[in-house]
Formats: sequence, C-alpha cells, structure tokens
Amino acid sequence: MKSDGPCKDCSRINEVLSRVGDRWSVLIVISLGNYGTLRFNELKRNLGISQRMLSLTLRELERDGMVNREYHPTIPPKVEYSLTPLGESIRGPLREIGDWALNNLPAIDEARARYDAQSGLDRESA
Amino acid sequence: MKSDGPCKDCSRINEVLSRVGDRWSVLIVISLGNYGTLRFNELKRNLGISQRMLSLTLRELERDGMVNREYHPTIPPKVEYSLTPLGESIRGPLREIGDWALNNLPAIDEARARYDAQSGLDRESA
DNA sequence: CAGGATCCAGCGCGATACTG
DNA sequence: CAGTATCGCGCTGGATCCTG
Repeated sequence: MKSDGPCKDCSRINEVLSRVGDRWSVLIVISLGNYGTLRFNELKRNLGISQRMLSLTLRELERDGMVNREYHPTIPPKVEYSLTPLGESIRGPLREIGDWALNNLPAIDEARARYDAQSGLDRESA
Repeated sequence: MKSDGPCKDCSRINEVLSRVGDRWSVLIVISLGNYGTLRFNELKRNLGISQRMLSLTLRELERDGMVNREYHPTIPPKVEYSLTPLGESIRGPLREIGDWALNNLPAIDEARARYDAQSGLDRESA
C-alpha cells in the first residue's frame, strides 16, 4: 500500500506530482505566471473553476509557498494573488511539459486512432 | 463546466496533464525508462500498484503510443513492456519536474511548516 | 467581492475472485 | 504469468446557500 518498493524517490516524485499534476494547481500557476497578479474572481472566470476548488487550491498553493496572497481590507474586499519566487521557479519545468504536450498531442491522437481502429482485434495473431 | 474561457491552450495542456500528471502513468514511464523492459508483474512489484490500475494504465499508455507491448504466447505467457520513442521523448520534461521536486521539496516543507505554525491566525492584522 | 459550510453525485482505485 | 470482471468505499469536486 505504501511499499514503493525499490523506488524510493518515487514517493517524493509522487508527492510533487500530486500537486504539480493537479489540473487546477497547474492552471493557476500558469495564469498567475502570465498575468502577474489576479484577483479571486478573475481567476475564477479565467479558468472556469468552481469557487470551492479555487479557494481550496489557492490555499494549498499559498501553504506550499507557491503563491502570495495579498489581502486588502477595503469595501468591497480585494485579494490579489501572485506567484512567489518558488512559484516562478516551477514555470520552466511546467512549460517544458506544456511544450512537449503541444508538440506531441498530434502524435498521441494518431496513435490512439490507430489503436482504436484495430481495437485490439488480433493481439497475438499478427 | 467546459468554458476554459480565454485560455484555449489550457484545455490541451489539461489533457496532457491528466495523463502526465497521473501518478501511475508517470511512475510506469519512469520505471520503463530506467529498466528498459519490464514484465507485468515486475512493474506491479516495483511500483506497488494494483494489477487493475496497472492493466488500465498500461493499456492507456499503449493506446497513446507511449509504451510498446510485446506479447510472447509461451506457457506461461510473458508480456514485455518498454517505452516507444514517444515515451522516451517525455522522459526529459518529466525529469525536469522530478529534479525541481527534489530540489524544492525542502522549501515547500518549510513553507508549510511556517504556514501551519501561524495556522491562519492574524490573516489581516499584521 | 472573497470565501466558508454543506450536500451530494460520480469515479478513482484498491481488494477479491476467476480465466486462459 | 498476465490479465478480466465485479463490488464497494472514499475522496474529488461541482452546485448551492450564507456571511463579512
């Protein structure tokens, strides 16, 4: 159940991936990276995320030191989110994946089409 | 719901992340990358994955053209999995993330400790 | 406007049992 | 050994309502 066996790093990598791989975390980081600073509802609208998930994810990201939360006690309240240096630092690796994705999605789609076409008929015959 | 709003690439990036971000997909790719070729139960043991998830994930990865499946109709049967060129090509970006993780996990843990310490007491005062 | 609280549906995923 | 089929629970995450 937790026996990542011989692959010790796996657990740590896993840890990070459960954050980095989380669609909302990634999208938020990307958005904040592009826009610099965004307010709660701006993020909400931009990403089409429910405010529950936005709230939860932002708190997690803040907790992890990835985003800054600036609270302005005005009326109405105004909260601005932006990336911390740590948050900035992950943009590179993230972009790598993004680029790979954009470059290889066609290949993937193609592979899928091929796979689906013969839909597992003669797997062993050949 | 589906309104990724202005962020058109987001949906595609999301697509890839739901695969790349999937813990099992990643671990399988990493394992196959390290060992070259592995059999079903070898992967199962190495990763501590249930055979259900392993089966499902492998099929997805095969469908996406990321892994090769070589079936040997011997008795007992023997199936060998390995990375395709496409699968190989994602190892780089993946390693980027992994490296980032290993380098920054301490910073994250630290940030968390700090966050948890003041556990959201004076959020606006200070 | 920013977000907490609640409720609830869906499916992710593990455990188990069976097959070729 | 390499899977498939089934069941069941827990967590994810959206919808909704409410507050400061």
